[in-house]
Amino acid sequence: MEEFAAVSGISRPTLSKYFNDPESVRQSTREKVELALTQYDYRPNVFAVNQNRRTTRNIGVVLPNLSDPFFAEIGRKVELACISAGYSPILMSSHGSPEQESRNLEALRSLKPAGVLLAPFGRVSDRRDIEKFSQDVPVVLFDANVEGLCEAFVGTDNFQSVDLIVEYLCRSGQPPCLFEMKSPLNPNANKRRQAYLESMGQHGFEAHVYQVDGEGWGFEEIGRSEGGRLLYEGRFKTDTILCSNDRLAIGMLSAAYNLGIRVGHGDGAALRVAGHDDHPFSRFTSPSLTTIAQDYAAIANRAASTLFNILDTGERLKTREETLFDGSLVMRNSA
Amino acid sequence: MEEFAAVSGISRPTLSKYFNDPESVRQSTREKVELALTQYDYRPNVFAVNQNRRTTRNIGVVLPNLSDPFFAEIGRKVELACISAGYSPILMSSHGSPEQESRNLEALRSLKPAGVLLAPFGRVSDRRDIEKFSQDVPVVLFDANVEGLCEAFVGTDNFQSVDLIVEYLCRSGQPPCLFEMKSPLNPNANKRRQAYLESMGQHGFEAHVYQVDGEGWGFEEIGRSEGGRLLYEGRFKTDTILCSNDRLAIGMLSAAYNLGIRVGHGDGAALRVAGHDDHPFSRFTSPSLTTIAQDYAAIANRAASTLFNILDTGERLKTREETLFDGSLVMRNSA
DNA sequence: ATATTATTTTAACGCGCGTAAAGAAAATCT
DNA sequence: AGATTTTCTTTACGCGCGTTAAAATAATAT
Repeated sequence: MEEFAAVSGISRPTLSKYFNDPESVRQSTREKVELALTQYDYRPNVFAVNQNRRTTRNIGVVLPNLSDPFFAEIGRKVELACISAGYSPILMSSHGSPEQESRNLEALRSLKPAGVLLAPFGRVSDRRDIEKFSQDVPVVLFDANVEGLCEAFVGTDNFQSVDLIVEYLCRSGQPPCLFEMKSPLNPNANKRRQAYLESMGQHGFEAHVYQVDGEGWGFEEIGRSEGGRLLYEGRFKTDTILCSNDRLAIGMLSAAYNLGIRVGHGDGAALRVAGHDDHPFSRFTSPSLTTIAQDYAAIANRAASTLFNILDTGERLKTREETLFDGSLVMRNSA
Repeated sequence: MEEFAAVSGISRPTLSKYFNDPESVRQSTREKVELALTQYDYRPNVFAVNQNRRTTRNIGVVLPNLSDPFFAEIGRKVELACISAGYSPILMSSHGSPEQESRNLEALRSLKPAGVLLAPFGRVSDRRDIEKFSQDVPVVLFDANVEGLCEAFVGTDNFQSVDLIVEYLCRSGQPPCLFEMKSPLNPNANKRRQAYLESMGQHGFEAHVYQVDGEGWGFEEIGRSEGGRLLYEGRFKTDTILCSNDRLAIGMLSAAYNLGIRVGHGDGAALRVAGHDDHPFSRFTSPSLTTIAQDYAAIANRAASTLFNILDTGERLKTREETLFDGSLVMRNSA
């Protein structure tokens, strides 16, 4: 930087100012710097810069599982939001393990991020680790909530979205059974069950919840094996199955196909299957999957802008914010 | 660190040595440090550490598109390999854009990575940017090759893998047509076409290549719309379609289902469809997809270990290495 | 116990930049 | 033109640690 100051004819402190914020120097000097920049190709050393700054422009983005296209997609939107706001996103996947989530936060700590956008595991997350971390760094949660922690939460209104699809299913055929995992990792699953029970009550139908065993993140496999078993044994009380999420539904469709059960809402169909999330693959299943689309873009943008506001004002939120977006019904061929 | 030196009774330079490599200090001192560490919870500042080191422990991992579960999966394996070797992986997705790929490399430059694992776009990548970057930082390519660039390439032997599935398809029914995109972004697609032509020749069958239009990364959509059109118009010369990759095949299956065409190898099936890559979802399609499994784990590990070797010895490879792993046939129900 | 070797301590410099203070220069105002 | 304000230059210190060289100490060998 000293050398660059010499050749550009600008003093080092002024250059320092320029690199912190080009707008903070007079236009004539700015132009001089930018001219020299094209000729000498100098760039500040990130590590030296961040060493003395109390706040970096790094934003940690922590997702539970990048192998899930849902998170890959929402992660991408969050990254783009960061970039366009002038921050540097650092993407981290917890690879399906809450321990890794805690480790990721620890690793982030040393990168001195200005803030963190976290899609936590939820109930399985280590509350204390998240709480401790969020005391030091502003954190905005999205997708899954951890009650009472961090600055804000942005997600989908499961009560609205589930009611929407339950209403549709009841109106267009037999009322739905709910198919889900026995001990869901995700708090949204619990919300959706409550919403299902509530909604069925409101429409005056009897609720039927089917909970199956299964560990880990192989939702499709669980949906296929356990859903297939229930189908084979004829256990579902109605011909309509609402799956707690699309990945289970994808497995269920696979099982139905293998059993020779025709799925759909047309003539000759023996089963209706619906999901939730509008998973990127749900439009390519056979038949294509009727589901609820979450507003990925809105969630990602709101989470990001909430964090940026906190960073800009430099002060934490007085009260924790919760923002829920509506889901929308995506009618396809499976129900 | 000064303070920690005071309370732990160890001099600062010795502590510095310890944090660089705990094995480099006498066992008795190591124990003293580790004892103090449990009590005072000190950790070196990453930025200050990396400022003076010419080489950090950062490994850049650049993938073309995280929304593709294939890359998400191989990226995960690469990350784990880095972590277990004591490096810090930094994952970056190019979001389907070669320009972003170049930007990612630029961004990485400032993080002074010890090395980079790059799954490039291939022909669409900016050769010069990659070449320039790889002069400064050791880069190992994987999945897609860029001829002659970087230290090494690790991927799948498309000639072996395609021959394997062509041979199987020819043996078990009508010889396959090839279904692919007209201007594939990926060099593997070109290799696969050559391999298909070669293999069909060897088995004494006439080759039929169907190339369709389509832009971007929506392979499933292209497979469905264009594949559906070809099916509807009855253009395929045989009843067996080998898709250039699983994502096209997933679209093709969706199209066949919508057209009421029964896919499979059993009685009553009118069409066989096969893919390539063993995409995470290919086992849940209807019917499940017969395909070629790439040895993700081997590719990821070899790419990583090749890079680590270069870093350990501190010298670039004399000759560029190319390692190709065999694919294996995964027989499911679609062909 | 003495000589030899392996480690650690002390002291000091440097990395590349942020930042603060004081004076100089340029731009703007009266 | 002189007074005032804005911006820049000069000077100097500090961030948290790597690294080196010489001196001191501890461990091992003779």
